[in-house]
Amino acid sequence: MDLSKNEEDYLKALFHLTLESEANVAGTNQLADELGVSPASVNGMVKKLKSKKLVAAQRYGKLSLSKSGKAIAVQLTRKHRLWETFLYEHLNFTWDEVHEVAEQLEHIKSEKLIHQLDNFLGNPTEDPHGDNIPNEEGEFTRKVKKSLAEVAAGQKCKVVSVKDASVAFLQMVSQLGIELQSEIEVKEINEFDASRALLINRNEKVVSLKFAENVFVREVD
Amino acid sequence: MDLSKNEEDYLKALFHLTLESEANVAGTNQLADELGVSPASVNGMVKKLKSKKLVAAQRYGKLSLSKSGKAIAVQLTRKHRLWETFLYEHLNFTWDEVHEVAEQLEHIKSEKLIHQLDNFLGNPTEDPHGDNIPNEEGEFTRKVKKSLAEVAAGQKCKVVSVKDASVAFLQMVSQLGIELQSEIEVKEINEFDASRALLINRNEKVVSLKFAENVFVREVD
DNA sequence: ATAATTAGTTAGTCTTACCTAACAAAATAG
DNA sequence: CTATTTTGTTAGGTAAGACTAACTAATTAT
Repeated sequence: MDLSKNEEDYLKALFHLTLESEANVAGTNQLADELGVSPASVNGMVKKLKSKKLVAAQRYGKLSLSKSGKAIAVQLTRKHRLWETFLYEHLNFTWDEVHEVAEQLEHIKSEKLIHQLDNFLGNPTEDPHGDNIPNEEGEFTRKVKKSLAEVAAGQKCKVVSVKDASVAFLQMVSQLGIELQSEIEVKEINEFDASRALLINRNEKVVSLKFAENVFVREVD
Repeated sequence: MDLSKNEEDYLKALFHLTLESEANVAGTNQLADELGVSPASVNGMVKKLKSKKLVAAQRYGKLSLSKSGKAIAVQLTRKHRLWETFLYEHLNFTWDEVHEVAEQLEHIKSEKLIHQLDNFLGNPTEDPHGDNIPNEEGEFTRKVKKSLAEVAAGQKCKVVSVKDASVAFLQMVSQLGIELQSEIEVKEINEFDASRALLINRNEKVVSLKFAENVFVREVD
């Protein structure tokens, strides 16, 4: 019943790809690309996963996850995000450092471990990148997140999370002095280019619309 | 440079066996037994580890760890025991449950992870079974670590670790130019307020008693 | 509608780490 | 000091998961 690290990685990659498609399917080459592996290798592994009823596909047909395959992928995502949260909140890791290590930690096999870790962290619903953490039953309980771009001028808000766009973005975030729970006031929204003048820790900073869309907040009065 | 999980397991098993022998050696069959593997398999792996200069042995001779092989085994032991401590103290594992999971966690590759975990746990010197946890330098020091506050005037020492108290403390540490292995000389201890004049990288700095208590060191002559 | 391109598959190898069976060297017992 | 038993080694094989090269099916462009 227990899958190898490699099998798990295939399921997770396929899960990510299928989420981005209308019909929840993905191609062999696409998956090969995602995993940094040759299409031939994907073919071999997909055969195995098909025999385990985790992946469904006809010959020359697109790949998709079976119900049980998807459940496994969701649990892996849950583990990954819980570990990221742990590293970020308790071990002084930065946003951009957590992923690589969580990639290893997510493969640790122990029901109890992940259950207790969840409790230890206070059953968080979001990881450091602002992504939703599915619960033990695999449900994504998404509460609607408001982006900084949706906050009206004159309104104050607190930073809840950021979208993990790129290293460049994350660097920008820290250069602006933005951290989790930072209070930000939107002073003005520029009509011309929709850039925002913000008040962060008593400093006035100007950011682009694109930047504002990548910062998630909770409004405060 | 990075070893596989299997290579690491061989080094750890050999380490345990050699500790129990007078001459710090162990036989092929013995190791096979310890790992639950055939003697032939041990032979193959030992050849590889010999070529990596981690294990020393003549043909038909007993096996022993090289200096670097031993260093790796000690670090694995350190990781194992730190994880056990974490599971026991923070995730409600019982003493008999920790081993199996720590067996997996010890193979996670991240310098930062284990360093921060150590700090998070308060630099413990014993795991839940009462076994000694080697420090970052691989030394089994059952002694409580000496703090900078205990170092006499005129004495030199090297920084072994710091107590991860607060962000403010860590910032202070880095502002003073203190890093792991930094050499510090205690120039003078002020009678009035017990503050210390230190020589760090040829710079003289003064720190409070409270600060000195949070920096752990090893004395050097 | 056919040619060109892209996507998927098969076949045959490689590496790692395991196995069993057979054999050689060392150690021990009579 | 030879015979037996134990220990270590070699040879040959298997399974997982990767590769390349060569192939076929499907898609897209002319």
